[in-house]
Amino acid sequence: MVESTRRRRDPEARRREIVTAAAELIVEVGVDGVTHRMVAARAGVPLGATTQYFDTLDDLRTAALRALADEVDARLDGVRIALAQRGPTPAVIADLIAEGLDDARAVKADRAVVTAAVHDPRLRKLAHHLSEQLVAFLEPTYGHDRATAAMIFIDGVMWSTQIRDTTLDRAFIETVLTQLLGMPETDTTPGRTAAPSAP
Amino acid sequence: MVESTRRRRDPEARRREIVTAAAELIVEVGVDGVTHRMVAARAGVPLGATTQYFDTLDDLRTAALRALADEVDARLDGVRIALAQRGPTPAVIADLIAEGLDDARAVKADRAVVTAAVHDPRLRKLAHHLSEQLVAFLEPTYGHDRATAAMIFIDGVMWSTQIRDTTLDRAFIETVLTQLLGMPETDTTPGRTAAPSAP
Amino acid sequence: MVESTRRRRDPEARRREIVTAAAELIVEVGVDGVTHRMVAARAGVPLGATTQYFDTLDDLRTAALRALADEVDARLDGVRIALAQRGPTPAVIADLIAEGLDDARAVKADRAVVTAAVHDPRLRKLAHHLSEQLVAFLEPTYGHDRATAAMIFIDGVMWSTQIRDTTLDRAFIETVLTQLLGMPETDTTPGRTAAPSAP
Amino acid sequence: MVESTRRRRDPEARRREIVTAAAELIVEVGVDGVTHRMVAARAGVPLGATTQYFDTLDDLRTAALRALADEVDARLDGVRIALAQRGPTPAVIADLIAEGLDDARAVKADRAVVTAAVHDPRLRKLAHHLSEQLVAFLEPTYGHDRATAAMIFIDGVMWSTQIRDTTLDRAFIETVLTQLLGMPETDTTPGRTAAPSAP
DNA sequence: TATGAATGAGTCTTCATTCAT
DNA sequence: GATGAATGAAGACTCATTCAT
Repeated sequence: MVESTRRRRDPEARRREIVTAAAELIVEVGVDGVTHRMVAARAGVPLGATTQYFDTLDDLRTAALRALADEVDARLDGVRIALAQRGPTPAVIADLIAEGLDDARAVKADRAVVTAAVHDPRLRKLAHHLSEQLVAFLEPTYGHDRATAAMIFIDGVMWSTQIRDTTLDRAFIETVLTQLLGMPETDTTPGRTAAPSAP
Repeated sequence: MVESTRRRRDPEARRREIVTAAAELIVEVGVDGVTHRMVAARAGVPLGATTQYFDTLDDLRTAALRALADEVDARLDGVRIALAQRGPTPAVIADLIAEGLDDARAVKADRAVVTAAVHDPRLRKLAHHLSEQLVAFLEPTYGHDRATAAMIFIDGVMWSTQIRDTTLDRAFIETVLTQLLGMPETDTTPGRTAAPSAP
Repeated sequence: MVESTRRRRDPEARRREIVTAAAELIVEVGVDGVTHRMVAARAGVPLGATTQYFDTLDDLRTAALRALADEVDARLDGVRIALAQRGPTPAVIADLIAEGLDDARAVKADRAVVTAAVHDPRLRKLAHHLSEQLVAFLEPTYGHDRATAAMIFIDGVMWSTQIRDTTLDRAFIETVLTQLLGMPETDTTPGRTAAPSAP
Repeated sequence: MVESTRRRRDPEARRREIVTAAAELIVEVGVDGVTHRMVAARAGVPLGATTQYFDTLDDLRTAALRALADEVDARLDGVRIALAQRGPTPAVIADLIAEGLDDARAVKADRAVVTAAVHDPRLRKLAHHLSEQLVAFLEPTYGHDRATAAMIFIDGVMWSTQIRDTTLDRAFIETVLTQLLGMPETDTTPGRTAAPSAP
């Protein structure tokens, strides 16, 4: 009867809705732009709900950022699997990246975490984690330095996409990755640097 | 001493002070973090001064961002000159970048402009300009694609520095740049892409 | 007594209090004179309450003006009823007006709406409505033109009262209204103008 | 040589310019809307000039209102002369009023003074004066009461014009004035009331 | 004297947060 | 537990007024 006066009966779900709304908003207007009211409106929950589930706006923001990071994580996991299946060649990586770039939301989510980390040391770890994962995938095959170089370049690609209206060419990305990674080393010596051998 | 209640009488200087304070703050707390009050306090001027010189906080922010961009520009000009004098080799570039990275302030200024551009389309042009300048310096020697690849990598390096506590190794940077740019072509034919031609 | 720090919990009433306070102040200091702070003080509510109930000071002003207009409306309704009961003769009208003039508050409320309408086109309709109502009451008996003339004269009387310290004489008003309206036409032909027909 | 660095050399003229600009603005945006800055801009004088010639914004406003009143006065003087020349018949008065109503500026100036007087007792005298002048012109011919009635009606006409988009019909005005004033008494007995003589 | 920079009081408005219901 | 009213701190911005130059 009075059934729907009080809202749904699933705290977990509600919490999730709120976090999701906050995450969306962070991506759209930036971390500093988010307010309780905006989140409540977006999530379709009463204002009070946003403060009930999170002691502080900052807590909510952090949770949202974490959700964003999880999203990126999930995508990275997809990358990991694809690399395992199709082999970690520059061509495959370029494919995966190009795919990722096509999903504006993915790019924004990723960059949002990094941007937020700039002024909030507590988020650094989160941001690190993401980049390091990519390095971890490539390191066994290409060694630490080449993997790092690739990761940094890919980072740059993400920013470029975020700031510019145009998306970088898949072919271009593959070319560069090939230069950076070289051919997958058959007899990997995951040493510090896989120095370009002398002519 | 002679300092009466009423302050100085040098609009130009005052305006500069305010912009400088705002720029510092943007670097420290982010574009969205700055307030009139903070700027006034930092600049050592009364609150009213910040609104007298800039109709709008947004105007002030823009001016500050522009100042930051100018700073980067100046540094880039230094790079341009150095490249002209010492030659645009990966080693030289790596030197210059490593120098730049040592100046935390420079890195932050640069990144601040880019970050601000994420949510403010009007700043995009500014952010573009900076990256494109680097491309412009390298393009004649290495062709457009390689120059772009280097620029994107360097962008990634800047972010990496900004987010992490450690600075990337100069040697590493040189190595990667060498991979990306190849040897400077002796008889440069500044075509679209300077494919490594056969001897 | 039980009055804790946090105040009452009756939005409807609070809203009404705020509007009432604003209306009072408009009457006292004019539309442009009212501020959130004044309203809050007068209503005995915290500053924030005035902005919680009205998105904008302008909204608040409009609501207050509307309240004032409603007040006038109510009074006019009293006039309508009295005219119906006692007959719309100049003497009765003069009685009613003289009564109204005695209530300084009523005069001020009425004039406030008109004054506000001068610089705010959106309030014109409101101001019109009030005058037209009076015309509507008298028109069936006296025709449009005479009714309009009476209304305009009464408008003038209101202003005169508002500006001067003295109130106009009831007898004077009746005399003038008699001149303007003539005797109530026995065989009313509510045409455009009820010209005094020949005997 | 340095001639025009310092502006004109005619304090009187400048003062007049400022007052005129203020008067215009009062008419446009209301007394409370006027600011030093607006006046300076409108008058084309530096900000400092507005405070140099008038100790206080209120002084400036008062001067402007007085100027507005002088304007009305001048117009009234025209009326006086016309009435003397053409005779103070309802037809002539209606002519003059209709002319006045066509000049929106004149109506607004007149109403501005009255409106300002509502909340500023010091301006009451000014507002009175204007109405009383009209009464003074008509009184010798029609007696005090009829003259007053006409004045009040005309006041109502002014407001009606100010608030509405349409201007009242000249014929209507003449008809009403005829009702109010009756025929000019040949053997004027400027008694309290010029009672309508028997048919 | 004339100008416009300087200052701070005061305005509207937004929100995090608290808490009565 | 859930909701949204309540509050006040803080922010952007406007201006009258003062006063150095």
